[in-house]
Amino acid sequence: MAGIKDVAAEAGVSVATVSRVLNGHPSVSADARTRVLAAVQALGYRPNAVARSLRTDQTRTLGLVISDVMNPYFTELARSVEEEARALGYSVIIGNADERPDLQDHHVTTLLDRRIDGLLVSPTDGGSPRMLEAARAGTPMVFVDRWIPGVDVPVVRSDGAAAVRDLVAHLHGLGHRRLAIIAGPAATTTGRERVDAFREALTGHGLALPDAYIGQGDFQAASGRRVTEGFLDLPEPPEVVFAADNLMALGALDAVRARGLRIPEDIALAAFDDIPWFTHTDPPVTAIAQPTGDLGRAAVRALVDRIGGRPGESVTLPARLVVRRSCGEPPAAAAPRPPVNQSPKDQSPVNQSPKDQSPVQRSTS
Amino acid sequence: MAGIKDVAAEAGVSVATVSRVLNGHPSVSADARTRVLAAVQALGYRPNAVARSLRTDQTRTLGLVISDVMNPYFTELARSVEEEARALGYSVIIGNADERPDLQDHHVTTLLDRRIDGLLVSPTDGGSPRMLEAARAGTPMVFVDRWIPGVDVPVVRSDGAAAVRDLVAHLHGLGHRRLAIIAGPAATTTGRERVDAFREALTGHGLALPDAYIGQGDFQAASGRRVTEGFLDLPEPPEVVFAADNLMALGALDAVRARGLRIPEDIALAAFDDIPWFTHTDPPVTAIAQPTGDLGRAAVRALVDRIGGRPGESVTLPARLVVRRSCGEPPAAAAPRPPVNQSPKDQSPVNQSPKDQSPVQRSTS
DNA sequence: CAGGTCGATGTAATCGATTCCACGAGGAGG
DNA sequence: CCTCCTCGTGGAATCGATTACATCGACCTG
Repeated sequence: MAGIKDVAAEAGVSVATVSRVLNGHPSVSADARTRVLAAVQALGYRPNAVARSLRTDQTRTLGLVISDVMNPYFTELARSVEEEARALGYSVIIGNADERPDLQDHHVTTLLDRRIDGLLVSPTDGGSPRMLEAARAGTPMVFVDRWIPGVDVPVVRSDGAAAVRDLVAHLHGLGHRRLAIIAGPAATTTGRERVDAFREALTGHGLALPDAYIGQGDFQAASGRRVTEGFLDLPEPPEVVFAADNLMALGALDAVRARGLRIPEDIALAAFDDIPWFTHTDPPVTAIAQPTGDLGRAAVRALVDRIGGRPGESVTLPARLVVRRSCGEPPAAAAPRPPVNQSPKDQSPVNQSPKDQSPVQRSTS
Repeated sequence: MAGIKDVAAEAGVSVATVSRVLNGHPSVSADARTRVLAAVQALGYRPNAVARSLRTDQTRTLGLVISDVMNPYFTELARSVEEEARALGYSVIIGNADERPDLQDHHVTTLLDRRIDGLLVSPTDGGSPRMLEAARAGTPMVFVDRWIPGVDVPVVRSDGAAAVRDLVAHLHGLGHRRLAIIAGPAATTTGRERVDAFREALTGHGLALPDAYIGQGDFQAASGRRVTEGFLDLPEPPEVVFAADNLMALGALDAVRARGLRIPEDIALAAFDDIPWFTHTDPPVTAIAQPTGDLGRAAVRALVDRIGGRPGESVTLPARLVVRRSCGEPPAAAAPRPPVNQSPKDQSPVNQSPKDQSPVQRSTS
């Protein structure tokens, strides 16, 4: 493969001049510039990014460590991160931690070894030692979605508390009183926050959240299934199951189906994280939607700010409730409707028709 | 950050010795080894992968350019590729082409600039010039899923022809005669092959595939919707719509729903590429499943073989039909059943219960 | 006991770029 | 006409590792 020396020889100049042309340095004669450019063309020369990185000490690469690629929420996040990064001239290396702390640590380590310019993390647990060390050492870093308390790193996330309140109001309005939750791992902020928000919202309606109605999941489908089975085995099963992420909701759907029960007649279901597929399940699932694309973009901008020596601000965006059919129909006209935004503009690639909500008619206004 | 020189100083040896210890070179005294290791520990030294790559001319990194990350099929492929690569000591950089040739070219270019050791591609179109050039120049490369005819590169893919024949037999057995297909882009091999396989299977049953029943899609949901609407507007609409990928099937689902029609009573639906969500749609969708994980692993092994100078063999794995409810129920007992394997072992993370096929009973045996 | 071999180690070249510094030519100003 | 900038350019140092080659004892063998 042709190197800068070959180009220099071909153009009849020194390597320094070639480098200057390629980097837009002002002090090069027009003549030299054209000769160099011609040589570059002729040889099909492309600068070696590895060598350049070694010298300049920057890779123009961002690392992104997410908890689970197979989760559509994270896939979309990864996609928006890559888009924004590309727009800013960065590449992204994605590490999939699969909710496993050891894998998370592995990826953080290799990314750091590769001298990425900055790290975007959605921590699986309390944080790998390597990561905390890097944060302390000043590696530009930003937490997305989840974060670790007590670590001085900007956090870009979405606040689901208000949406959870809307959801509980919606459920309460439908007459549901026994509400259960499939929680995420207590080691994650999102795992804890969603339970807390849920409990507080219930309290606001004079309802309690008994321990039996808090199932411990791990953000994976299988756990959603297991926990839901536990709920159904209870002497007094809940009327509603709220899954703290979309995968566990899927598991819950399975469990309910396996018992031959119907949703929402026999038991209602709601989920945190909205994904396109929830429109097509049987029945469509009521969910809390995060502004995923915005989160990804904001996170990249914050990180690039940090890389550039600027502060890098934390951002908290609101989530919103999207009502579908899985919790039951509003009792005719009345009932104080919560502020429901039905899928506003959202560049999700799949569907988005006005008829998304499908067959059912909703008394609008 | 500490460098190899710091370690050498701390251990009281030369950088050469440090390097030898770190690379497992035999000729180092036990004494020197322990001192170096201690120094590495003390300083928290990690070798700079950039510098190492420059010197050794290998990055231990694989590039993977896929057509669409938001497509669960490719997400799963990416996941299995990363797993196998990690097991073999490689990292993976994923480039999402989003079915856009310009993006594909962008990713191939940056990946090559970064001097990845090998490239895994699922080409979006006829192939970017940069890619073909790299292939000719001898960059280790392997095509996954899709490929480009006439380019001398191993291909790891799955052959759907047999499964498509099974599907058509299944549909024919259910009494369907007017079958339509939503095709993928003609620029992709998978786009063409699936139509061809479908046409041939129909011919085998004495059926024709009129042009009006071939809709041109682009592997994205919106196109599936558009094409399906076209089918429904036909004076004589098809009885079955077969989507050449899962996203277009989703679009088709939308279109059918939007008209207030029912599946499978009013129109049947089948898809290429099985994804966990198809179990939970209304109704569950009959699909052709590729052995995605095996494809990813085989592709990585073939690529690593090429990197190691070995030949790197092409692999073609069979796909299989998974019958669900979206095409209708078999007419009671009779009917020559095609060889249907209902989701055999498959390490898909989501569900996989024996009751997957849900409420409906299928006369087994 | 001389010569050869082998093991452990250090010195320095090298990978392919960027960039500091020195140098010469040409133009402006006194 | 001389001095002093400025501009364009090339030589060489540099980034942090790996590794070929040289060196130096110690040990083995005839």
